[in-house]
Amino acid sequence: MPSDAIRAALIERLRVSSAIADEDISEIEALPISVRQFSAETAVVRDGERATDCCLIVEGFCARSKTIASGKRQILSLHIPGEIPDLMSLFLPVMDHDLSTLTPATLGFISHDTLRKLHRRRPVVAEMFWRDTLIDAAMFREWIVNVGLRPAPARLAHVMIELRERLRVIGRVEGASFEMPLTQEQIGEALGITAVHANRVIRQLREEGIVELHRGRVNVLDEPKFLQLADFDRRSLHQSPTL
Amino acid sequence: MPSDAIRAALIERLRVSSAIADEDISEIEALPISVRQFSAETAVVRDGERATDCCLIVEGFCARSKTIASGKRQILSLHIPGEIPDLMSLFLPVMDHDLSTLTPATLGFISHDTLRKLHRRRPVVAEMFWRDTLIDAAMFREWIVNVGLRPAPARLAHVMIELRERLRVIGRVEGASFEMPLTQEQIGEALGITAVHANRVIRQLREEGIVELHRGRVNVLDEPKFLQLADFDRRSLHQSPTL
DNA sequence: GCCCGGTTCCAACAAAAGTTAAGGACGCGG
DNA sequence: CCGCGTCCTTAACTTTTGTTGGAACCGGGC
Repeated sequence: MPSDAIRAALIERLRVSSAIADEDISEIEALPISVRQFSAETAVVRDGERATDCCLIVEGFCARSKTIASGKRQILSLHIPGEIPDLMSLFLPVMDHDLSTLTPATLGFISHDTLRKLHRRRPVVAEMFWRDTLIDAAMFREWIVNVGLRPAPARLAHVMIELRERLRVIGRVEGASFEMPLTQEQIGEALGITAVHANRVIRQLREEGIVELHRGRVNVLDEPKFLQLADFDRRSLHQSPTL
Repeated sequence: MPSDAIRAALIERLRVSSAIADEDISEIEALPISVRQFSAETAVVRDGERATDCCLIVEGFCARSKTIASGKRQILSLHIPGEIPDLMSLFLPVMDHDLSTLTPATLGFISHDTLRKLHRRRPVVAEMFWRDTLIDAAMFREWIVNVGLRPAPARLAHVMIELRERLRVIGRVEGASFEMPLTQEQIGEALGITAVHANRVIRQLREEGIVELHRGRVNVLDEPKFLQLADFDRRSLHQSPTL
């Protein structure tokens, strides 16, 4: 894979959320990145570990999660190519959650040292990455609301639309359909419900002709109903530098 | 109120979570802060507004929350003296949630401009504040887990202990008792349950002799049971510079 | 082609949480 | 000291979600 293809999605995404100068782009293009392949369902960094690198998703899907004493797992966020899901480890190096792949994935690792040096050289880039971690936090706020006060069908629709709108930025939505490679077990973990209930909810949305989910792919049947059910606020994605 | 008293809690808290040099402390002590009084239950910044200052809590309790279309409200976090709950507005100036007081409060406002200039002058301070916003995000992750997969009694115990351990740092825990000035309605909004159910849960914990809650004050009756129920992991508070 | 493991799907029952409604305690202002 | 409003409290009932257990499906490896 050519070097710029590795960085393409990242830069595309940063452009969408921050105003960014050409010189800063060249700095990012010059960043040394070491690329590794991961298979599906593999831990990248674990809760409690001390991270020394940040991880750029080049290809594939990842998720962050926490496991509590009872053994139950909560998925905190889903991640797609161009994102750096553990940027927070730069200044909070001991992980308080797991980062793992959902699908086979290509990941690029950038060392904390490199990033810190870049920040000292270019404060504007630091602010851009800072902003990126703040958007990450904003999505957690949204996730709290989703899990805390929406009924299960709305939760599912909301996570689907959030994912879709992020996939759209990197050109991965095909008409009414897009990828969401989670098992029903994992969907339950994301929504704070059991896998059985996740199955009920998926069936219900299918029977109501709103959306169907088959083999890790979402197919929207009735967009207006879908949007209304999800109660989605586009602002929460912070996909605009002016906000 | 003398100027250093305003900054005391902030510096105390920063010391706990980051290693911090004396020169940087003097910079923070020199920060121009304009102080204002707020009564209880008042909005400080609203969802959708553009912030131009960050807000330091000098005295009193605050909460951040989001309200969805159906009118239901989710509390995202509780805040105590020494914290800057809207630090995120520095690089995400359009608020995506509300910040409001729970009790009468004294708040100090620091302009974004001032903070940005300080950051350019002292990158280490910038990194310290960045770290602060990352800890904020870490607490959101913990909140997701709480709301997503713990049963209601454990949720309540968990929020209580999280609050207590933060109050402890600023010397506000008296033996087995500490302040938690929320109505049962607000407790419900924090836990993602109804006020009626919040009442049921509070009663249950009282009847089991674990903890009682009366007029905004928590009184722990059985500490071991309380800790076990809450399933609390001290690491999530990030109260150590080495982590 | 066929077995095997993981998913998906489903039904019956149990538990947790939401809803509605109403009385009681308490603090504040007249 | 009384009246009013807010919060707390409780009960009865409904709905949502969890639990258990099992059958059908599907893809990959032998």
